[in-house]
Amino acid sequence: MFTLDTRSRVPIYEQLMDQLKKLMMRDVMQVDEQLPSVRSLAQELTINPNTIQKAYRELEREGFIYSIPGKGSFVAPFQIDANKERLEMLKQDLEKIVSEILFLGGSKDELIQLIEKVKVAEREDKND
Amino acid sequence: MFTLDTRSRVPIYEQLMDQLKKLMMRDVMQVDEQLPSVRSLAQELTINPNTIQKAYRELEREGFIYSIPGKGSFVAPFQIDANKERLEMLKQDLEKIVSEILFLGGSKDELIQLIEKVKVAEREDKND
Amino acid sequence: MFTLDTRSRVPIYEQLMDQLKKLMMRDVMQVDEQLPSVRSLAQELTINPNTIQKAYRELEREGFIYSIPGKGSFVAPFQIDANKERLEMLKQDLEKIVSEILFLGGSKDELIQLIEKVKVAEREDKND
Amino acid sequence: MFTLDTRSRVPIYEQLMDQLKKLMMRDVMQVDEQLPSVRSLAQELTINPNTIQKAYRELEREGFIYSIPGKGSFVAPFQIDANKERLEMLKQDLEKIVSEILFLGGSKDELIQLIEKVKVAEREDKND
DNA sequence: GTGGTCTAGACCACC
DNA sequence: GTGGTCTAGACCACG
Repeated sequence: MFTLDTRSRVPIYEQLMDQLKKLMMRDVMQVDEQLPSVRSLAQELTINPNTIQKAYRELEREGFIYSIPGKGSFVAPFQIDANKERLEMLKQDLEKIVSEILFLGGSKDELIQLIEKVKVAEREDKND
Repeated sequence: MFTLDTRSRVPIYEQLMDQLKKLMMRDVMQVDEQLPSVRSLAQELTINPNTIQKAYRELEREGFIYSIPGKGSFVAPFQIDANKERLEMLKQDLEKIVSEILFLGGSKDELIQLIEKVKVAEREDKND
Repeated sequence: MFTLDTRSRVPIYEQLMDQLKKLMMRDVMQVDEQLPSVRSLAQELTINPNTIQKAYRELEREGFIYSIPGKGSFVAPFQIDANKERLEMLKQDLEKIVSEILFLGGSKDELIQLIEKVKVAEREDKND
Repeated sequence: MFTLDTRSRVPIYEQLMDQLKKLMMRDVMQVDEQLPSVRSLAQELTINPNTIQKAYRELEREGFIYSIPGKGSFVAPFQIDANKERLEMLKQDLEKIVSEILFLGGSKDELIQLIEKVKVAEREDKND
């Protein structure tokens, strides 16, 4: 279900975050759906529960999931307010990467096609 | 000449790399032009020479510069082969970021405009 | 009658305590009035009876209600002695929060207005 | 230097956060001053380095300090924007506590005096 | 020497 | 059963 490379310099918890984000972005996991428990996922992936917990904690900080002690972790509804700051950061990263791609021989058309191709789930805007 | 923020979480060697890349991408530094020596730059920026050396080493690994032992480091000519691998990596990063931006409420039009806006120096393929 | 958010990080028993306190503080529930039974409230709110019981137990410990085995739980009369300890604790919490608000840019006037605005039921000291 | 009660139900990392906040709020520790290193503080207090790290991580999340890998942790300059959300939360907490204090026999005058008494360091507003 | 990541365990509060 | 806290270690990247 998840592909982790323990030899990569990308921290395991980040790899896990990326893959969980993908599941949510592609609507494989939907709002309020429960994520695997910290312990069960740790056992399944044979990594330490603390590492899972770190991934979940960070996903919660970024507004992707919410955790309730004693109940579990769940996909969070869309909260546009919480995302503004992060959106700005991501756009800056994007610009840096685009610059480098163009410099290394990539074309703008190619990048625009890449963007058009991307599909993500659409979420209702719930502000509570 | 360079602006380094020692309070940033971004490693100093990475900040230096980014700024050197910018100079090359905007044609402020041109092919075969010599970069400042490790020692002089270290003194000017009052940072550890090892940090400069790490930045240069990484830039060389990414194909941006080449070093001649005993002579110095120089801006590398465009080498399409050396860039293929890195280009692929960058495109993957791009896709990840684009997905997240769209998921967090950004629009494709917005991103395409951002791409259109980016300007980089154009380089001939080994012909100058 | 009660609004419980099972998605909140605040434990359910604590949410229940807060709302019962409010009812007592606003005189909606008056001294010696009987609270709903553990079982009926659990059924009405579709939550675990143990959770209700924990809320009642804590309210009793804090001096807000008293329980008579076999008869039920009731709003406690004002007992200045039982409250001294808790009052001190609350004042300490208050000071901590006020300090942080001021440090983060809040003004004293703003806080004083907030205090003036608060309304609670007034209780005689054991005289009704 | 720090007083920790390992038997308290308040987590150690929170006790530590509170005391560090106090030092910063009373200007005992000033902007950009370095905090004790994770390891040294862990040794001094004979608690686990991870617990210190958790306290520092949370203080960073709340905007009180910033940490630079390889260099240390430092008192953060004032950033009014990052605090708005937290300020609202704190005011809600304040209102709840004030209500309870008044209900338990405290007077508004008493609380206003308590507020007037509080002293915190004033910080310049630096938005970068 | 610094903070950050990770493991292999333990105990607690909540439901 | 769940997530959260905490300990006692190890290893890595940075400067």
